[in-house]
Amino acid sequence: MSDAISTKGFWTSLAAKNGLSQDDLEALLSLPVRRRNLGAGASVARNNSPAKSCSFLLSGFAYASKLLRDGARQIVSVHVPGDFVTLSGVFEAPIVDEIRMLTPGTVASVAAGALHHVLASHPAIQTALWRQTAIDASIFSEWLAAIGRRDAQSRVAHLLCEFAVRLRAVGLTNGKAFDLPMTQAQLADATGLTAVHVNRVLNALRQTGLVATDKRTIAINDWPGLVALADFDSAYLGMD
Amino acid sequence: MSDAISTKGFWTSLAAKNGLSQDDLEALLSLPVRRRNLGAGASVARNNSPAKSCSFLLSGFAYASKLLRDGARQIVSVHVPGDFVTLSGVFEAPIVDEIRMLTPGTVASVAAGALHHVLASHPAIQTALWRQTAIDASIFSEWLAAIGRRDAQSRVAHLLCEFAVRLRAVGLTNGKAFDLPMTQAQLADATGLTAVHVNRVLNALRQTGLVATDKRTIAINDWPGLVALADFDSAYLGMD
DNA sequence: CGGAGGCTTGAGCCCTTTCAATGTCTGTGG
DNA sequence: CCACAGACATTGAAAGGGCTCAAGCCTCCG
Repeated sequence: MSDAISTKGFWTSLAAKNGLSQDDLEALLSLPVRRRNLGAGASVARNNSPAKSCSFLLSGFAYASKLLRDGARQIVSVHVPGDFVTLSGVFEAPIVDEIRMLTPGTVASVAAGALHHVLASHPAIQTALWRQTAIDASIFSEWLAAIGRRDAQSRVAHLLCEFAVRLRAVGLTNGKAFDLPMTQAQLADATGLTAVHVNRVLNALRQTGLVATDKRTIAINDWPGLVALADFDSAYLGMD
Repeated sequence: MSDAISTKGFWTSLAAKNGLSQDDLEALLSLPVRRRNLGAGASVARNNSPAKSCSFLLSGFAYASKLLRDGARQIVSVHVPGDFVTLSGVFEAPIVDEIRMLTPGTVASVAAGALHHVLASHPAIQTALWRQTAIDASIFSEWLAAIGRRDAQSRVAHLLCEFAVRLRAVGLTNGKAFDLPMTQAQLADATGLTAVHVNRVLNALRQTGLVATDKRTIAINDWPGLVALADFDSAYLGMD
């Protein structure tokens, strides 16, 4: 797990991104954290145990999805190392049906009780978490526009653009290529398409010279072209 | 505007729903609020003026939408009286392209600065707002599943179910029927369909005896049937 | 009374799905 | 070292749900 970060690194980064004080940071660092190493496909949230907590990814990728009565699945978010996974889990039962690891990885969790205790005396920390939830909502609404109003090529291209930016932000790209550990069926569940059609779309993107793929590694050969096709503007990711 | 609520009523309701203390409530009531009466179609957010604020609907309906390069529109949320409209507007520039009134109504806003001042000393208030943002995110993700994985009838039925529940919660329904002041074109923009197809879907819902419509008034004649068609479960709305 | 926005309906097309089969890769066990 | 299984990727053919285009109608309002 060469790309793993530490709990301390996670909190430090959060503090830096939100301009938290040294006192705030120390409060975060003092929180009791439980680490778990999970395998690919493992469930991150324990549905039956109603213990509320807030968890984040130290390494590995995860996704959250909703299941429909007819068995269809919609992946509503994908989480990369350094992301919160269940942030609003502090409040109530998870709004999604399942949260699973895409790859092996490490999840850290803080019990809601301990967190609330810290938040009560550190408003700036709560603002930081609130802001993160707002960014999550922003990403949801961007996906909504993508799935509701873009065609298949545009949707897939948009997803690739988003991950290119997010992975670059956490240093998980060596210049041109990055790892997107999702099967085509999972990409389909994230874009509201079928696996067969995702395959054809990726084929088209390859033949147009926009991207190249090798296993689960994506190389973007024509960034401006992909951005244009996706109508992509990274503002909704709430970075810098 | 017989169904208008007051700013005081709004804060009191927020306090009640989140178990805020009397002290918290008084802090909310002391916030300087600007009220604006807007006509149908009026823009709620002033895109050019970067003044950050938090606003909510005292009366009337509004929607937030994203615009795509090709002119397509995706409505990502619809707001009913008593709802926050720009809650995450406290943080940065709005993530949506436009927020407009569906009907004439009154919008109240609190400047971000004044709000932050109160939040710094009232953690429970901030928690309440954060929780509301989490609910907004929950609704986004439910819409994501609807648009990504449900067929047209199911999507429209889902939207109708959601509004039936939300409007009942704020007392904007006289038993069986409620007002949904959206044109079919707007319903289409909210469900990721075309206006023509929404028309046909509504026709089908009428002919199946699930709903009856009169102008913009919707009467649900077969609630269990509509819920079944929509695969609807109101848990994601974060009520009770 | 005229115009504009919204609703309705029909016909044909097309993007995406469905169904089905084949190919590829990887790990496993004989 | 090969046979085998399972998961994933790929491809073709055909069907279909929703879209596009287009016309007609209704209703409200100035």
